[in-house]
Amino acid sequence: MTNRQSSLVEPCESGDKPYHHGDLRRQILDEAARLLKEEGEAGLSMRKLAQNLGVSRTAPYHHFKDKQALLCGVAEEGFRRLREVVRTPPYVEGAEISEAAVRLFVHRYVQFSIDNAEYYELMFGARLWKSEQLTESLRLEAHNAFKVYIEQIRLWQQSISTSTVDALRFAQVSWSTLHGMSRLLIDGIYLDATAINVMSDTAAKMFWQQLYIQA
Amino acid sequence: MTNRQSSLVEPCESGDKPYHHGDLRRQILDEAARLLKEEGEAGLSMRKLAQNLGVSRTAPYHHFKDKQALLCGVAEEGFRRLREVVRTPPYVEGAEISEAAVRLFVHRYVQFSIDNAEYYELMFGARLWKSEQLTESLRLEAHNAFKVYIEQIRLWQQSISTSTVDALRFAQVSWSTLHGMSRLLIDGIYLDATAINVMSDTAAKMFWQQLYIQA
DNA sequence: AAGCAATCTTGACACTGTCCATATTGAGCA
DNA sequence: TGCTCAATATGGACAGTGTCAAGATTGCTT
Repeated sequence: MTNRQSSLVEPCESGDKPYHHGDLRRQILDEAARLLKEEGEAGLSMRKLAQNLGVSRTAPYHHFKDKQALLCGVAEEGFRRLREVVRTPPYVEGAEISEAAVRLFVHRYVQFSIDNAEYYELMFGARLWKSEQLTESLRLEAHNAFKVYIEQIRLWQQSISTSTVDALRFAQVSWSTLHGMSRLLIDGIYLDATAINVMSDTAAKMFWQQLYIQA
Repeated sequence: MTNRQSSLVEPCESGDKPYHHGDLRRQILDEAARLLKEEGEAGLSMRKLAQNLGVSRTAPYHHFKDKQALLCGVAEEGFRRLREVVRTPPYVEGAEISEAAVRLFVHRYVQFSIDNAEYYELMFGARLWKSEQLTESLRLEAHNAFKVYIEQIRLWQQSISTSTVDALRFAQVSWSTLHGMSRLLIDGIYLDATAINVMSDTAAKMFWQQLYIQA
């Protein structure tokens, strides 16, 4: 029942149970991601989540309409992170894209999916996308991420004056390759972690050659 | 309470509740796949499954140790089907592989994943592969499927005398592409069904050119 | 100070996977 | 034929789940 002022000081001091908690939504998102990472999808329940945060079972429902909505929130954050990875290539405007740059790009994407597997699975899982209950903000964030990806490919393609590849189609297929590799790895089908680099390099070389191919 | 003889007649006559049912395991697998297809993963529960088949909730547990084991059984069947698709290319032994053959192969794979989405999701989902409870028979069936795939690629590569591609690496990456396209489609991220053919063709052309590339 | 909206809590309900003891059955052996 | 035994099916029970409805608490605004 101890009560403390909170508007001025940082509300996140830990200790006794506070009044209104103040920072829940944020902590829910983080704890959800943590649970997903540690125990997998089966280990994430609304009740356990609430208990771990020291609030009642239904408290989270004032910040997320649904479990679904919560997962959408987590995925949304994943897309924001991914966008930064995709958008920050070592690509100098005007200069011709190099094979090394493509290789680095591939490595970054795959590495992101591994480092953020909890997020990645949600971001591109049927759980959310086949549910007809996608948060509008998530749909926006996802659409945006793909737009950034296409824009990136278009820059590559335009930097090579002789390239005849259709940028959109190439974007779709190359993304499929990246996505496929990532899923096979994080879903536990490709266990050989040392194969990651070899596969990434092979994929990068394929992309690179594809960009130069003439019709 | 009506009771009937059963040893001589076909036990699967429908009508009143029979003695020992006799054909359960098979029907469980089918009904599970049906439920997955109609209502998605969330719509499949052991209890509903049993109820739909007219048996008690725990009856399925005499044929599958677990829900997990049941899903493994379904996935296993999926792998058997996939193997047939992969193994039956229009490829004439000895003749050089044609671009059209590659294209057809890609189409077949993607089409399989769409037509058997319920199976595909299980076959390559984290649900099973990250669970440490994979049925041994499933692990075998899966391993076999990938072996058949590699063998196929190797045939292609050997049919082109000038090809310098590393067959194993190319198999890994091309499979990633196929898997990525399939997942993006069946998970509902690529909604545009008309894009399937275009993407498949683009991927096929990429594979084809890759097979011919010189180091 | 009063009121209101946001936030949190408790209780309840239907549903889930799965263990247990029990009942039914079919097949193999005397 | 009759008896036994393992395979199969059943209902009860338990802990766990998502989520709704009603009530309590709190902080902000007027």
